[in-house]
Amino acid sequence: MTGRQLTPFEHILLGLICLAPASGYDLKRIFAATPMGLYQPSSGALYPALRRLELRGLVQAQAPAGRPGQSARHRRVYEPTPTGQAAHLRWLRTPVAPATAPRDLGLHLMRFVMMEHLLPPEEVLTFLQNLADALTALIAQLEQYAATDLAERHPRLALDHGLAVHRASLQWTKTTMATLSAAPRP
Amino acid sequence: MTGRQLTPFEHILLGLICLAPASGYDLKRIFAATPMGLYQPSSGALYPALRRLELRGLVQAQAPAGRPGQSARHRRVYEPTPTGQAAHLRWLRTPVAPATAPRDLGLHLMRFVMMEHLLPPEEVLTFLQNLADALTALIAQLEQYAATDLAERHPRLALDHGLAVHRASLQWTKTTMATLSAAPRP
DNA sequence: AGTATCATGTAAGAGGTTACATGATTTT
DNA sequence: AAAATCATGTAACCTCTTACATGATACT
Repeated sequence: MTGRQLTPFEHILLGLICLAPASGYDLKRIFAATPMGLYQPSSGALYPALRRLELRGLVQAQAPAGRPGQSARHRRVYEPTPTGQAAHLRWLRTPVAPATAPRDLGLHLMRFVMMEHLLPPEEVLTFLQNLADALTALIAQLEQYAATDLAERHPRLALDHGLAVHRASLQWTKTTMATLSAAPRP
Repeated sequence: MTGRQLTPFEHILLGLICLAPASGYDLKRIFAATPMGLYQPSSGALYPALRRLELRGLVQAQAPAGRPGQSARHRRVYEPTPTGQAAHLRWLRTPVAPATAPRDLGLHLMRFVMMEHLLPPEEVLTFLQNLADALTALIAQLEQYAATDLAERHPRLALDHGLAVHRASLQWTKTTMATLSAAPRP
């Protein structure tokens, strides 16, 4: 009844707004400044996406503080609604789909970052374990593929690249689980 | 005069057709069967893309072999035109853009695979060296970022993931350069 | 006063996904 | 004869990119 589900981009915007109220321009600067800024959303993607979130009642523009009519200076600062916060939490808790884990790895990392103050440590560890399982399955599948087809040289080498990268990811999940288990919360 | 440049998807289709003539359905099976099949193009993306390549004169449908009117069985098998082969070679030779290298890593790997029988070994090595340089620069940039911002825990851990993965990629380029240098061509 | 930055938005055009349509060929 | 697979395509819908438009505010 709330329409189709949100796009990854919309989920990320919602998540950033849940982290701290922000205007479109603020969000632009965030994308530009952080290392996730490999993707630089255009105005034509950003502002309509924010309006869609607003239409769904997930975020709302803050009422201008101070005396009304003062000077909102054309800024629309969005904050999450209760519905929006609930939707964000649901997104954070979405299980890792093993089939699409490699494609969505970047997205899962974003979720991991946003979990920090919203999910209890044990849920974060479960998430990491699910991610590790998905990566393990993927690696096994690639190893199996490597055993069969081997006609040409470059495909084999490219496959080695995939294996190396996913093993590094898997190693990271293990190290991170250990780190978080060792020192739960300051 | 030939219009806007091809999309990555179009480049890959053209490359696969240069590897061996294929129909749309063949290409679908290729995507489904190989580990690059994380992306499964839909009919609505595939067939129009092939028509665009045909309109540009980069590929053409093979004339039905055997006696005409026999039974082409509704299959359109595409083969590259000379123009198409030239365009494919130009794509393979496109330099690695350091700024977008991480985002385009998968694409560069596809290019690497397709270079095998079309570019001389020294050009392949140059390509790998450029890729290594881009990754080195990216890693340095991430390390620098890691040195400054460190307020929260999860962002730092996510940054570690990026570093680990890109270091694995870099390591692969080096190993691969060594492998290809050691045994140039059977 | 003039320039740079802040800040939001729209219009045109392209491409992708989902879902459906259609028919030929092969298998059961 | 029916069902599965081969094989290509179209229509509706959505989102993105590029490029442009517009104005307010801050700096020099």
